[in-house]
Amino acid sequence: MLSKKTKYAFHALTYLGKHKDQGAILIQEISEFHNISHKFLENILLELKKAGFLGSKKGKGGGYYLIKEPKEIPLSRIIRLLDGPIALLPCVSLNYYEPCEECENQEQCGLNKVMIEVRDETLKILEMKTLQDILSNE
Amino acid sequence: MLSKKTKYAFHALTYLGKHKDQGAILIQEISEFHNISHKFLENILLELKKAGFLGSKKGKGGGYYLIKEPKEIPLSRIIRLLDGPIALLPCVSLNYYEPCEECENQEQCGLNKVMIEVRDETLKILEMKTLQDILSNE
DNA sequence: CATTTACTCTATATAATTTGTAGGTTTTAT
DNA sequence: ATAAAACCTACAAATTATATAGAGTAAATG
Repeated sequence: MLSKKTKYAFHALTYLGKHKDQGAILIQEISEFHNISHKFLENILLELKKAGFLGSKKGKGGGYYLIKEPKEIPLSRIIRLLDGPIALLPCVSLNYYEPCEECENQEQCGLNKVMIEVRDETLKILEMKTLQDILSNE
Repeated sequence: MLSKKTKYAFHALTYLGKHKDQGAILIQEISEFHNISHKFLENILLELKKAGFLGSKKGKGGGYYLIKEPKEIPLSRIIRLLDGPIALLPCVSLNYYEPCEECENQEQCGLNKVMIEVRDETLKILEMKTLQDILSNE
């Protein structure tokens, strides 16, 4: 399951995508619309900004806005940014690889090999689906 | 990512699958082989038994053994049993459905609709792959 | 039939992670 | 100048995951 952080990120991105041509949007507007704690959302939007998805304007009249095309934001990137690995095991993660503690030899671990296939299939769909798909469904 | 519980469950099932014709296997044998806490594994095996995957024998010469064919144990069932939902959102879970707190109307939520597609694609692979596939890779 | 073995069950303790909060700093428009 | 709003760091609270404890039950065996 997605963490709330990631779920909120998707809600915020969707909101910003829908109001793309209205300039900077207040955190508060999004947090009120989606019933998300203002401060919690603040942290999330900041992360999205640092990762290059959002731009912001400080001071009066400030706020956040999308700086990427919705179709250029696959679900996989948002999930990885906020939730971490998509793979089901650390030893098959592309972006967050770690060997499994309890495994002597990952080369001869049948679980490892199967989970690589699962990862690849999961990635197919998560890389294909983008913010645009979410927007199109609303 | 899978919890340790689920990962250990897969290791244990694999071990039991490999030693299918050796009768009851001690918890201890599995926990030592895979460096898993004996007591923790005990709980896991008990859950797997209650769910109908394993049989057990008490007393001297006792232990656990597989009572299902490895090809009849899809990854999805083990993950659901020990980790819960496979879906990325509660509102699209088939087995653990709950409405999202922050959503007024799930019918017009674009995220909901996309996540249904993601769930279906994920399930395809997790229902197709079974314990047999893990065993075949070792 | 007593003893040992090993699974069963429930409860609790510990650790880790997630979620949320606080409070000050910086920037900008007016 | 002042007010508004993002920025930043650190911490607090809540939840979940991991692990442990200990008494109970059933079976085998001599």
